[in-house]
Amino acid sequence: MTTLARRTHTCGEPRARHSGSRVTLQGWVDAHRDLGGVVFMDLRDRYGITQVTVDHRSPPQARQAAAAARLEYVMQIRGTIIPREKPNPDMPTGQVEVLADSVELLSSTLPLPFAISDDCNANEDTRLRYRFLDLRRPALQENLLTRHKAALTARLYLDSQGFTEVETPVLTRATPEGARDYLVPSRVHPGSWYALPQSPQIFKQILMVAGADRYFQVVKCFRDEDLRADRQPEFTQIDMELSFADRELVMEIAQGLTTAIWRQVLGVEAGPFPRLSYHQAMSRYGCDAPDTRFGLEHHDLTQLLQGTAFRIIAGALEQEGGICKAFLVPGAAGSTSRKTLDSWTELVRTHGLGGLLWAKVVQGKWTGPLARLGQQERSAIATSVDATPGDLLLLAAGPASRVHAGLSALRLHVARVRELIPRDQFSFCWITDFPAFEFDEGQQRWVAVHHPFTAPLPQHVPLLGSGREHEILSDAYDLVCNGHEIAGGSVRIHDPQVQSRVFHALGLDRRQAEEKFGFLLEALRYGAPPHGGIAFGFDRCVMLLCGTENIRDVIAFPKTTSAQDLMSGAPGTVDAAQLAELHVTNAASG
RNA sequence: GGGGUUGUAGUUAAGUUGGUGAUAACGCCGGCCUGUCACGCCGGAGGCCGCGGGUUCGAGUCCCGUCAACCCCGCCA
Repeated sequence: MTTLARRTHTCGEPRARHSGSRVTLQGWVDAHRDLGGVVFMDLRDRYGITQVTVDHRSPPQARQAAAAARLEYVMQIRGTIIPREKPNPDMPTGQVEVLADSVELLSSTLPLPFAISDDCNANEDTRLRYRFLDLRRPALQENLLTRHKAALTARLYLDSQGFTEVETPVLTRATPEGARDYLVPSRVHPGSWYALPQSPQIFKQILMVAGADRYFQVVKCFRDEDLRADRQPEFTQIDMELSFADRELVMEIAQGLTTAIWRQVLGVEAGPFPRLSYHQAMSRYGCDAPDTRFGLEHHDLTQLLQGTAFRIIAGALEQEGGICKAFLVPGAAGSTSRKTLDSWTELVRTHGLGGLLWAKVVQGKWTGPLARLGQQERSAIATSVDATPGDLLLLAAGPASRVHAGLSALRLHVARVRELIPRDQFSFCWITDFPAFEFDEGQQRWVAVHHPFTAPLPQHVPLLGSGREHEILSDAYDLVCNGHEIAGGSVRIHDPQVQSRVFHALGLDRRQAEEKFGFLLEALRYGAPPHGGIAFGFDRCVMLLCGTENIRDVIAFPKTTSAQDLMSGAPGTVDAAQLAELHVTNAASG
């Protein structure tokens, strides 16, 4: 029977200076090389790997146990650290090895479904099914550690700035607007439901009314929407709210937090944090979360091409809200094949554009579809986008939203395939002054772009109810890094009158507003301090810090794109009795 | 809800215009091996070719449907 000993060192610790020390190590067998008379075992824990040697100097029992060991068995080794006959410069512990005098099996394993190795490329569903094995891989261990360091730094920084971490309810009530809610039936109140929070928005505002002054929380949020590479149904925010704060103060704190995290986790100085208005971002990049690590900026050619004889463009511009924009890929004329251009056309089509127009700028003339433009138009465009021979011009015309969506996706794609994106660089920017409302064609009403508690810019408050809602800008701000929105926030409405007018603009009458948000409206009537806040998408921040494009790499137990946990089997069925107790019947057939 | 990619041994992959026995590497099992670090050598076991239909004398291969994972659009205040 093996007796569990206390380890003296981790598997990452042994160095030449430990030579001669008696040690006890515990860990997983990472490699097993049985040469007959000598067995080498690499023992791994999350701190590193140390080579264990078992040969004629070891007692028979140890030699037997070492020979019987297999990959991923859990072993307890006692022995002496000695310098290696042949050091391995590729291992941090490679100067030494442990000459074992005791080799004990703590736990064996079933045959492994895949190799525990960073270059293992087993299918993701297999790895998610056996997440406990996948997480043993050093790369994922490292990601969890990075996540921990980032969260710890956030707590320490925010504490140093006078913030208090306050927990808000997970069982709360459904609110209209926003994402689909995850619902939890009430046992005690038949027919009533809790909702899991999409964010602690209302509670943190009420905490401001309650005098918390500076609140933060590392908090799970839940949204029942379809998933993406950077989206999970439950995700974590670093959520914060400040009383007596204007946007400058919130942005200052957010920059301070970002700087602290990047410095502490990566040793990198974050910043600068330039600012772009939403309008500027759309006009230069076609999206509100631009990757500013590279150029390929968009140019608006709508005015320039008014009245063009080029039928496709003229047709697009005649439509209400039709625009024409283009960007230049320097030096790409010669190296971009027709096939590539066809694939780029397909890409913009997925964003609703009819197609992509292009021209290769060669000495003195253009080739490609846009060569049919008039001479004057060509030279005006060339001047506008600063085209020089050898460049490739990519142009789209159509409804503004589609042109922006298509060309911003294309800008990113072209930058990737042409390797224009610098590695290991973080490019931050603030996007400010978002439109407060957008018209939802489906619902035939205005909806909040941010959320309904976002303050309009003070000078735009009078426009509420004027029929000019589309002109209202909000006092909101997003922090963007490398094309990812990593934080978003706003100054909030603290005047119940203004809040009521916003609800009215959103088509919620007094009764509906009171029913859905009455508790916030009521709180605002009892001495609400001016306040504002911001929430960081923590998982996305950690993705950036870890250098991964996949949110599942930074979450210990993530879900698939169909919101299943392949390890636990969630979601699962429940007993009829359990449903009955909750006053719920199952409408799903089969 | 829509589009795309993928699915063959425990794992990763090969498998040609449909044509004899479904192949390799790693892992697993057995044997040998005293300085390996991707140890090496010899031998062995292991298959619902995702699932269901169809075409065909014959399907891993062609067609239809379906399921799952991933990526994208819609959606995500």
